[in-house]
Amino acid sequence: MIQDLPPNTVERLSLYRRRLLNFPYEDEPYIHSHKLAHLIKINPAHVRRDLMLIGFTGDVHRGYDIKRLITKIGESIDCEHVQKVAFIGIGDLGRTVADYFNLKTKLKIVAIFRTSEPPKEQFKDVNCYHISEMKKVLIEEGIELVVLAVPKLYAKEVSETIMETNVKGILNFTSVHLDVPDTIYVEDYDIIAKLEKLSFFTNSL
Amino acid sequence: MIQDLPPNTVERLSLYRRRLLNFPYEDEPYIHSHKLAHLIKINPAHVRRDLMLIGFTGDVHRGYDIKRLITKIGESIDCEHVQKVAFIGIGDLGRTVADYFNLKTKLKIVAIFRTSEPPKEQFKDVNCYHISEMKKVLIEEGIELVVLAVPKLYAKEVSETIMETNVKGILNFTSVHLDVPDTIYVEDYDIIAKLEKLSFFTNSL
DNA sequence: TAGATTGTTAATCGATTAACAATC
DNA sequence: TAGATTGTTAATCGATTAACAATC
Repeated sequence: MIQDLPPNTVERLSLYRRRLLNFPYEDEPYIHSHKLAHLIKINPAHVRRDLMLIGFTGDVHRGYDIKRLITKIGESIDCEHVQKVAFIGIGDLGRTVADYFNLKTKLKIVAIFRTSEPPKEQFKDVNCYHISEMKKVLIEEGIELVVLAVPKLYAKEVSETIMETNVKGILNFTSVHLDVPDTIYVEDYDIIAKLEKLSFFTNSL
Repeated sequence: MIQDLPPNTVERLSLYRRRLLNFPYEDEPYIHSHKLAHLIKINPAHVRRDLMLIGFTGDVHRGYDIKRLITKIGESIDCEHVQKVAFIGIGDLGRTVADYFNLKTKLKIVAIFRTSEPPKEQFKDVNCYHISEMKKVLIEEGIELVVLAVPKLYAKEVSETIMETNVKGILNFTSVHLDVPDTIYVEDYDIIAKLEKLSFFTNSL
């Protein structure tokens, strides 16, 4: 991993890699900055600058070697060991991303927790538990990252339980402010704020 | 609505309002910039600047009148009519935000679509449909905003169907790039990119 | 009054884009 | 070669934070 990458660059590197993994690079092994830029709708200069930051160089004529770039991005942003991930009460959203996980990434979904209904298998290799088993499973599996999207009512209690485990990062979809120590990295996503923003901009065109 | 508000300011205004609606303003009708800033973890100067942009003034001694501020934020970022919202295949995440909707906002959840399982009632006043009925319902209900979180497999087809309706804004949780015309406002959220970012920063502390 | 807060401008910070010499 | 692309610096743009006069 490279220290001191700007947060947005890390996000984009993740995007570059996912796009490239879906790219027919067996047939077309090189890609130019403007084409890669187009795939994620940014400026070509941006691509070149990001790749410069991870010290990846291309060929003036052919562009960037896709296979090598995929590897390089891995070396730049993946951590050394496999990190386990749990989805907590996120339902369909889990299924949305499941096809990518457990395949080409250092992240691995190992558990899904539900607040309602008797748990049932959703995808192969991923166990589904009732939320009451969360603490035990988080600890036993050594889960480090969680996606948290439980109803507001549960948020505080669940986040306090999370603090008693080895979880180091929370992607927080609840609109509740999580009062966790500095050692846990929280990335908030406020869906309502985004919807109201969406509402604003769809009405000002 | 006010034109030319920076996107981030719009998001923050939405956050201010939600925090204030949960604030005991019957007992404590005024709030200072530093307290409001603390509630959403930003700088007090930021609050004052945002409120300046919507032309809201406070009292040097007492701070900001909460009730008036809630109203003013509504005038600044809400559109004139009620906009309907559908959740498409988002499962629990819908329930997460449902308690706020249909209450204090100009946004109203009116439909939930599922790609799997026979539809069943999830919350009162919100109908749940199978995805095959989506187009019909979107049109009949005049739905303008959707939250899209279907499995990758469905994403292209569903987004093409959406284009045949009156939908003006899409909050896109699929990692698929939606090829929609300029008249539709798309806000992408890439959960995998966020997780990989989370992974990066939890490992570089 | 003294002290604290607002409103607003200026400074800082970070992220994006432009520009262009170097390269093949 | 001529033309196109890379790597990199500088310029621009936007968002955040600092600073402080005005106010009560």
